Amino acid sequence: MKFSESQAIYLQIAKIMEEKILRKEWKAEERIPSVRDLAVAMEVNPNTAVRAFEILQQKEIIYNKRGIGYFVSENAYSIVKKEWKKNFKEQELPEFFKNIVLLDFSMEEIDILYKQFNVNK
Amino acid sequence: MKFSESQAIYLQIAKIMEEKILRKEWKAEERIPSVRDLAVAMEVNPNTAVRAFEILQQKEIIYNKRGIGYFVSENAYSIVKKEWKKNFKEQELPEFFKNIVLLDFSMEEIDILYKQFNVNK
DNA sequence: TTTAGTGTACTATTATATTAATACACTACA
DNA sequence: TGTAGTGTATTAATATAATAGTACACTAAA
Repeated sequence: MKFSESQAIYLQIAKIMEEKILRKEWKAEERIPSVRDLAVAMEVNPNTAVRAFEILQQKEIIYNKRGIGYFVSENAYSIVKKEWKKNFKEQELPEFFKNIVLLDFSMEEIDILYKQFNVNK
Repeated sequence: MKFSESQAIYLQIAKIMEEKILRKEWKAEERIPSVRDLAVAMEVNPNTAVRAFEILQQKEIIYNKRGIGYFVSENAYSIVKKEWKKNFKEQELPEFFKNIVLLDFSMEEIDILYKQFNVNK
């Protein structure tokens, strides 16, 4: 898998994992892939994958059963959604609006592009 | 100055410099602050600031006059704008639309928030 | 000519990121 | 009871990021 060079790989993996929870590909109380399996899937070293797991565990999005694996916590979805919403409103949205102005876009254009986006997905 | 921990400081500084050009705070053929001055202003080591200058010089956004300093190139504005637009359409916008769907926002809400943004700036 | 301010080029040190290779206790299951 | 699959811990090596300090050639101006 190709990763962005401007951010640490384990942070990008953590984000991918959180998105799986948001998309309900990983549901509450379900077991998620093992550290080793995810490392293979992401084509990274197991130690790098571990760092992503540790972040999610620390935020109580996943938890561990000894000798078995990691599981999605009961409140995982709401925890992730709350954090992403906060980040979206406080970080991404102001940055997005700033760029619209700086780069001479209009909300009408954005609206048209959004409709195209919804058609093509 | 406070920097994000998820990206290298010199990359964040390069972005800040490009934004000054987009905002026409730094105009074509004008001299920009010296490496040492910018390092002081950003509260970083001069060597870190140098890396940001090198990026912009390599993209021909700024150029150097020996013993004098760095200057904004004639085409700086169009170079930066072109790159930012490309990044906006290909990277930020798809990410933004994805988040709208995942986080249950609507374009109507975004539009309202955008109007508020324009009032408060 | 002297001086202060340029960019540039070093060396060194510290911290983090990433990969690599083991090792070990625990659990489920044949 | 083995055995394979869990997470976890450890040591090592390499690369990058960031800071620190020093030195040097160039330019403008006193």
